[in-house]
Amino acid sequence: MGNGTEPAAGPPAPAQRRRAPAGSRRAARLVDIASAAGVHVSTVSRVLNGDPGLSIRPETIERILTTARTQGYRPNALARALRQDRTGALAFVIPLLRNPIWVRLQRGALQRAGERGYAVMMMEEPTEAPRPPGAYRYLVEESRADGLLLATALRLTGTDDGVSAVPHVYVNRRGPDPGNDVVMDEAGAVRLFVDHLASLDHRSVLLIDGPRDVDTVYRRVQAARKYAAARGMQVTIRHAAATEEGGWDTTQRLLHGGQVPSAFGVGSINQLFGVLAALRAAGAGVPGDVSVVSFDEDECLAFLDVPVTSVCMPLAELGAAAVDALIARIEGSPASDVLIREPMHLITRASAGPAPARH
Amino acid sequence: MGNGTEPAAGPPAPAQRRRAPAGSRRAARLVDIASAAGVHVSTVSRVLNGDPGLSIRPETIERILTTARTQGYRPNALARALRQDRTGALAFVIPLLRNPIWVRLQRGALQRAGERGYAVMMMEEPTEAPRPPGAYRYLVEESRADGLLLATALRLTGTDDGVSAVPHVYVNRRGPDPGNDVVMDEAGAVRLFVDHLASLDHRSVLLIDGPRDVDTVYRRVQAARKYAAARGMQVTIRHAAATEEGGWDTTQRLLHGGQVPSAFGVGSINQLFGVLAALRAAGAGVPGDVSVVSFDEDECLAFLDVPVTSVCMPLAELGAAAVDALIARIEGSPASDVLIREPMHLITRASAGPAPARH
DNA sequence: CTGTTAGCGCTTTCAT
DNA sequence: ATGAAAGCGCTAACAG
Repeated sequence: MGNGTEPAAGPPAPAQRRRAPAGSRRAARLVDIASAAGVHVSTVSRVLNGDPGLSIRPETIERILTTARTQGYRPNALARALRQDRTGALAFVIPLLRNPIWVRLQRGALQRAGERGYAVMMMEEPTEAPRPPGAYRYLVEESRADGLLLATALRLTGTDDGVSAVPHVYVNRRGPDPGNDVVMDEAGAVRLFVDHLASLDHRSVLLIDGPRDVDTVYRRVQAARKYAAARGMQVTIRHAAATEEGGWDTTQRLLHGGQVPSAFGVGSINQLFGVLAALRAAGAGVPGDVSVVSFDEDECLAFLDVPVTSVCMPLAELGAAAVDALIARIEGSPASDVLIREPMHLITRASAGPAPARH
Repeated sequence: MGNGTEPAAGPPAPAQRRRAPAGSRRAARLVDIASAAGVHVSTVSRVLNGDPGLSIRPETIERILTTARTQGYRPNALARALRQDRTGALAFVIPLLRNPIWVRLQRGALQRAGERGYAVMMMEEPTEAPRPPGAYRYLVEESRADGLLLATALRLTGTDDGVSAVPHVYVNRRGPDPGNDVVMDEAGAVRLFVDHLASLDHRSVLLIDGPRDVDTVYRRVQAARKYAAARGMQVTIRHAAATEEGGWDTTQRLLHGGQVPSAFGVGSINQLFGVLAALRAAGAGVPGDVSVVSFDEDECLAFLDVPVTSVCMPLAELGAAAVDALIARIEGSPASDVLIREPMHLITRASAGPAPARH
C-alpha cells in the first residue's frame, strides 16, 4: 500500500544482510522514498532537510513529505554522520556518586543537549583509579562523539595528555589547558557561608571538605581562607573522604582535640551525615553548640532532626552551560572559560544559629 | 615522519572537508596504514580485526601492526557501524531522580556495557509527563543505538506502541510484551521485611510507597498483602508521591487518624525522610512506638539520628543483567524475562524493634 | 530547478 | 596469501 514502485515487493529479499528482528521490514531509505515519490534521492534529501536555496514545485514537496511520513522514514544517523563528519553525540565522563550534585548536573546537561539536537553518551569515571582525561579522547577519534564533557573529580596534573587535540570542556573543575573550564562560583558559595556565620557572630569556622586534590574543594578552601581572614575569623580546614565515614571520623577526631570552632561548613552531603552523627554522638547541640552549613543542597535536608542550612548551587545551569560551551568548541569558537554565578543562594534552615556566648 | 608515502605531505590539503581543530592532522585511516605498510587496505582490515581464517606472513602482520600503532590508528566507528549495521551503542532511558537506586543501577549498566564493548547513551525520562517507550524507538530506527534499556517508572498501558519492533528490555519494571523484563525480586524484599517484623511480634504493618502505577510499587503492594495475610498480620497500604513531602503528608494524615500500625515499610528513601520527620514531630518514638524499614538502602541511613534498617536490593546486578539481556536480544536470542534474586539482604540497624506491648 | 555523481571509511565477498 | 571492488545510506558539488 502506498508504495507502488520497485523495491517493495519483487523477489524475496535480495540478500538482506543482517538482523531482521522477526517481522520488522527493512527500514525505509532515502532511495525508497525517492522511487515511491518518483523523484531523485537528492531531491528528497534536500526537501527533507529544508535546503534553503531550493524551489521545487509545492506539489512535489508535498508528495515527498507525504511519502516519507507514510513510510515512516528515519534518516540514518550513521550515514549522515559519516558523510558530514559529525556524529551529533557528546560523551560525558562523570563519577557516578550517590552525591545528588551529579544527578542535577547530569540532568541539566542531558536536557540542554537534547534541545540542541545532541545525544549524550555517558562514561563512568571510576572513583577509585580515576583516569586522565586523555583516556577518553578515543571516543572522538573513533567518531563516536564530537566532543568530551569531562567531569572527573580530580584536579589535573598539568600535563597535556593529548585531550587538547579533541573538543572538550571540563565541567565543575579546571583543566590544565586554559579556556575550557566551566565551573561554578565556589568562592561565592563560601562567601555566602562566611557572611552568614559572621552575621551570627561566629568568630571561628571550620571547613570539612573532600580531598584537597579535588578542584572544587581546592577552590572552596582558598576562598574560606580569604573571606575568613577578611572578617578576622579564625579558619580551620579538614580534608576527609567524601563519604559519611569521612565526615564522621574527622569530626570525632576534632571533638577529641579540644578547641572546636563554633561553625562547620561541610563540603558534601555524604560527609554531612557523618558530621551530624558525630556531633550528636558527642552530645554537641546543633545549632546550640555548633552551627552547621552544607555546601550540597538536597530536599532531604529540610527533614532531618535538625533541618540543615545549605548553600544551593546552580548545578543544572552548570550542566547546560557546559553543553553549550562544548558545542561552541565543536563549532570552532575560540576557547573561553565559563563561570556560572546564578542562581546561587543560602537556604536558611535550623542548623546555623547564633554563636554560643563566649566562655 | 614514519609515513613516507603519498597522502602525507604534497599539496596543501586537497580540499579537506571540515573541521581541523587547530593543529590536529587528519585522523589516520585504514588506507593510510595500508599505503604506509605497502599492502592493501583489506589486508590491514583483516589483520587488525584478527580475521580467524587468515595466514599472512608474520613479518607483514608485524609491519601492519607497527604502522597502525605508530600512526595512532583508530577505526572509524561510524564507517564500521554503517557497514555492519550495528552501532555498538545502547540507549538507556532513565528517570533522573535523586533516589540513589538509579545511580547504582546506572553504574551497574555502564560497567557491564563497557565490558561488553558497548557505549551507552542516556536519555532522561521526564518524571512529570513520562513518554511511552515507543517514543524512544527512533534511536534504533535512526541507527543511533542497537537497542533500548527502558527504565521509565510507569507501568505500561498494555498497548504496543511500536517499541516491540526494536530490541529492547524493561529495567526494573515489566512491559506489556512478555519476555523483555529484567526485574528484581520485590516480593522477596517484602518478604524479608514482613518476616523480620513478624519475628519482632508485630501484628500490623503499613507500607508507604509510591504511586500505584509504578510497577515496583505494584509488586511490593501485592507481596505485602500476600505475606502479611499468610502471617495473619494486618496490612495497610498508603500511596504517596515518592518525595519527602509525600512521606511527610501521608504519615501526618495517618497519625491523626487514630489506630497506627506498629511497623512501617517505606518504599523510597526520599519518602523515608518525610516519614521519619513526621514521626518525630508527632513524638512517636522509633522504634519504641513504631518500627521503620526502608526499601532503599543507602549508606547515609546508618548515620541518621535513628539508624534505619533497610532491605538492600541488587541494583548494580540489575543494571548489568539488563545490559546482558538486551545484548542477547540484539544478537537474536529469544525473549526471556530475567529475575534478579541475588544478592539481597536485610541490613539491620536500630529503627526496627520489638512491637510495643499491646494496650 | 532537478538529476548525476562521487565518496565518507570500512568490511567482505569474490577473484587471482 | 593477498588484491580488487562493491556498497552501507547519505550529502553536496557539479551538471544539465
